[in-house]
Amino acid sequence: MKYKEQTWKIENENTFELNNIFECGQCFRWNKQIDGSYIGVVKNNVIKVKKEGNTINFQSVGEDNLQELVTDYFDFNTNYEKIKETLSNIDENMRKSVAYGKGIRILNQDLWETIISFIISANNNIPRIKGIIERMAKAYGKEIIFENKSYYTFPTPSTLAQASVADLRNLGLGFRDIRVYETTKMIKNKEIDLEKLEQEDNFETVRNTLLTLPGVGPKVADCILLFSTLKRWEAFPIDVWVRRVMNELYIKKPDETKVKKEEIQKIANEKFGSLAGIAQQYLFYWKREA
DNA sequence: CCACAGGACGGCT
DNA sequence: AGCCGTCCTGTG
Repeated sequence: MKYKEQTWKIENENTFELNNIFECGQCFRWNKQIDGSYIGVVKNNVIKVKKEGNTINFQSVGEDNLQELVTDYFDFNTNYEKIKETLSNIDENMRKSVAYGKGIRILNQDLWETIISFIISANNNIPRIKGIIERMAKAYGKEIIFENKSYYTFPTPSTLAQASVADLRNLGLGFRDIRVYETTKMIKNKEIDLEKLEQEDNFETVRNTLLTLPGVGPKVADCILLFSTLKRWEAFPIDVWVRRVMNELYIKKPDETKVKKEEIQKIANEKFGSLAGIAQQYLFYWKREA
């Protein structure tokens, strides 16, 4: 494990804001430090990110080439200025939400980790989700020392498969224990082959495959599609917040709980098209923070 | 004590 | 096919 450091210059500093990226609900393994930087675990690496103006400083300990790792993970090959312009031109709501969450980027997170993380997210809140994942990593991941502190990698399917349902329950997963247990087994046994899934082109095929995993319903499937290396920006996860904001802005029914998912999905497709998932992130972050 | 939190699932109509 | 109670745990 070697210490590495890398500095990155971005053309437009408005397309990279640490708070926006890490607090918009897409990831669970990053923690803010006193100096405003963030430390997180990505694959078998601990990374510290700090931003000053249009330069971003990365420090890491771990296996991977730092530059290649962050280029992929932080989606540096995508032009967010262009995406923001496209979305801003849709209507006034989008212009405001994009201005508010100007530094959001959609991370390319490990597929396996994203699947398990979002199964845990069901009917749950972020602090607790983060706690559960931390305890799982500590129990079944590998330790990495960074700045004299211990961090733990996300367990592999094989190592997590060593956990019994009772073990998972003891880590605080609650009723999600059996779901994580079964899904882990299916992925470890390659009943669902994640490498093949990454190669599949058809959106509905990938989505329907994810839906066969225990604990993966429509919302969790769409989060996995959007926030992992599957990188499907057309996926539009509908949770209570998105339902709320979509009703408030576009549907305007007196009782938002009466709005059907299909109706929300239809409007999202019509207005945002292939960028629906990214639009959802700006709207979600805007209404939830404000 | 109760309500609720980035849902999924199973049983019922 | 839709509706609805239930599922663990922490917080207010």
